[in-house]
Amino acid sequence: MSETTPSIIIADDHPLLLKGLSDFLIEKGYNLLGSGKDGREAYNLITQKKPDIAILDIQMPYMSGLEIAQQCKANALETKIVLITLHKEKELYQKAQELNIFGYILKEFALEEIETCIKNVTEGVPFFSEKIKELIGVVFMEDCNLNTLTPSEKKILKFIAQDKTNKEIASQLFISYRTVEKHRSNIITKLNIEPKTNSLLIWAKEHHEKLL
Amino acid sequence: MSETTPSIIIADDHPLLLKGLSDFLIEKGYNLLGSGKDGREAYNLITQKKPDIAILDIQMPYMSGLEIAQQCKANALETKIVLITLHKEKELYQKAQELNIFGYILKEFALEEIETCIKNVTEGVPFFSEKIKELIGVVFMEDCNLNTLTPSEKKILKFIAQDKTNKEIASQLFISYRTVEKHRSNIITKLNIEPKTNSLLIWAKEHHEKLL
DNA sequence: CTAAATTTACGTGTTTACACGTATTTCATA
DNA sequence: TATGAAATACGTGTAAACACGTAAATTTAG
Repeated sequence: MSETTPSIIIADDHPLLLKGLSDFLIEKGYNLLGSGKDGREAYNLITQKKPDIAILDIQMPYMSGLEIAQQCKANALETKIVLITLHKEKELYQKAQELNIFGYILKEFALEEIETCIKNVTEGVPFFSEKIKELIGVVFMEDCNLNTLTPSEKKILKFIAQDKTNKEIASQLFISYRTVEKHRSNIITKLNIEPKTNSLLIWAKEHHEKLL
Repeated sequence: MSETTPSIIIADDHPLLLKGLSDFLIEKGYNLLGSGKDGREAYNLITQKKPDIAILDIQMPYMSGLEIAQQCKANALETKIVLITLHKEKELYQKAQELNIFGYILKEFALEEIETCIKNVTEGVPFFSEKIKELIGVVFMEDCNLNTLTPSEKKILKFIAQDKTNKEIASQLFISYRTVEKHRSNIITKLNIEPKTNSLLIWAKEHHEKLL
């Protein structure tokens, strides 16, 4: 299959991590074409050097790893994207499918997993950290439900996550607080949230990243 | 002052970061005595090699950077502790004073800051990331209040942060739910939390790291 | 333009959170 | 042993969150 060493670019906004990854890849004899400290640099590197693989942090200034993946797909770039992150982002898995993302590595296990990942990806085989896969079961249900929410309901959810009371939300949206209550009730039903008094607030707090 | 290069040990549970830091220090010509991947290894390195400086991640398996600092102080070890972390932990600053911690670096700025930090610390001058200092104003008030809580109140707070209702907490602690309510009320008073219905839950959620 | 989905709104009732006061017991320690 | 802090518990009352049903206005899509 892969006779030649794959060309790689990397990007991470944490200088230490970038250095660690960079040194590691070089020591292992990979063909590292360059590295960037933010999303913009990463994207420029990809368009200019057209590497086989781009290993990107998810959270970076200017462009996230996800946005870069989107752009790459939109421009039909053949670079295979591997994301690397600290957090076990739950909703990422299905986005990965949509965006041609080939791999997902947790920083905690990076060293062990990175070589396997590069090997797989070079051969066109997607690679995902095991720890991620464990979460998928949970993921699917939650996010399918999230998509069933109407625009207004999502708007309400965002306010809830911002610690607003029904009345505050109502006055900010110029609607009756009863309406907000109804939305709230509907949201709870749609999301299958356990019937406890503050469960929606809790849910909103725990998933507020998804609402942005 | 410091004629010789200071001896250093480092520890971080993220292999990539450890490698990045390690390579960086070696390249810069520092006297790196060793590195560990968790708190236990770090502490052993400190007791055995007695380095001038120990650069430790805060969150590590077995022992946190903070716990190591505690042990060092208890055993009157002269190693100067520098903590390094991703998060802008708020309540850390005052603990740093108590535990003889000499430095605090954010990983985001590590490369730029690390040399300054080592230089300062070698000369006995504490070094803290500027970004941390910005937060101190907020910190003092919040954490002073946190320390005014009684053990029971802290216990209750932890339960609240775990999404428990008063009744659930009550039954788990074998006390009346009225007692829990009273504690709750007292906590709110002590912490100067704004008087809104779910403000305590919100507070607990936002500060749950501090409660562990 | 019509049908379906969404948004808006209210009524009624329950549960939980929280305020404020009071009072008893337990416990450490001066 | 005495004194005060902390933990325990209750009464009474208010406000907010949530359930469930109903229904009108509005928007969107076919």
